[in-house]
Amino acid sequence: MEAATATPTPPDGAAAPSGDLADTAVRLRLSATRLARILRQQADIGLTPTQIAALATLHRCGPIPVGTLADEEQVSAPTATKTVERLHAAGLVSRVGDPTDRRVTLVSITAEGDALLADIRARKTAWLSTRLGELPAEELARLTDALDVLEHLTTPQKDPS
Amino acid sequence: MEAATATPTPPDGAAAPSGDLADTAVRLRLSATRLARILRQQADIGLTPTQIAALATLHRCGPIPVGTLADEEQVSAPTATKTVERLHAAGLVSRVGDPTDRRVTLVSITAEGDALLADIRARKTAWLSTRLGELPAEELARLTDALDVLEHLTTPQKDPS
DNA sequence: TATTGTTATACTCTATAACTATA
DNA sequence: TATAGTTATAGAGTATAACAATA
Repeated sequence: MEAATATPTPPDGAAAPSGDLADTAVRLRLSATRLARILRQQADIGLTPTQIAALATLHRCGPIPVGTLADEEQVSAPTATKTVERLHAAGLVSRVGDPTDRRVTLVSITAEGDALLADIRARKTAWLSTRLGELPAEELARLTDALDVLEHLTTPQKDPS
Repeated sequence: MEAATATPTPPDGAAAPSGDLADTAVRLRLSATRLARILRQQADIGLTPTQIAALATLHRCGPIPVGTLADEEQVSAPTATKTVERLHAAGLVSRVGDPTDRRVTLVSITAEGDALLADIRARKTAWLSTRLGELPAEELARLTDALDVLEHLTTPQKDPS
């Protein structure tokens, strides 16, 4: 049902009327920022956003060195060290030395960490699911249709490092 | 109910079961959080996100008491006081006593604050506009089609005040 | 007495610089 | 010498509790 009725902008050379793009950008920026803020407020379980994010990365990436965690989270090494300390004190992660390189400390999520993370995610998702369920079916369909674009937008196509 | 993950998504957009809702919620949550984080990193002008947010509220709401700013930003009164102090030290806001109630300090944005805020917004929008311009026209159209739904989602339908 | 704002105190988040241990 | 991680130091963000001034 979706149609390419909007401005047929060739992605290569021809410039689109930047007014449209800018307008879309403003609206999307506002919505995304607002939604993220609302979602953030939805998850007060005693963990800070920093700790939740680190936990999620450890869940996703398995046992990784502290430095890799820092890279993933885009924070400094000392910040990663401190975050790991706190998560460790809470029993949510464990730290094991790497046998092949004894400078490295491998960090991994514990069963407790996994459980807590699942709980946090469930709360956030539950709230959002409720909101989505309140939408008219037609609006929900349009939102679903655009999800892959949003994901495309937030996935690093090329990492300039 | 652990293993309800691999949901075969129905091809048409008709009457989605709640498993789909949860799936949509997860994807939307991730995208929104990521996009907000990227956008946040895009605006390093020496001001912190807290300060930018306060500045934006002062721009929007005009001269308001410190307590009102705290309410708007959903922070404590001492936090609002400190933020105003820093913005004031930077020349971005001004503080004037309310003649009708001398307990009240009215805070307002200065011309410098307005200019800086506009600059910050322009940068964020510019970055996102570029990204949007890189999208295939068809994807951009679908995203545009879903914008009003996103806005609908992040606008308080019923304000419990 | 109730309200507005500030100060006092304490903790987390964050970065840079300096240091230790290992490679 | 280079790298992984930690410790040292410093400043912002945050909250609760205690206080001052005003209503």
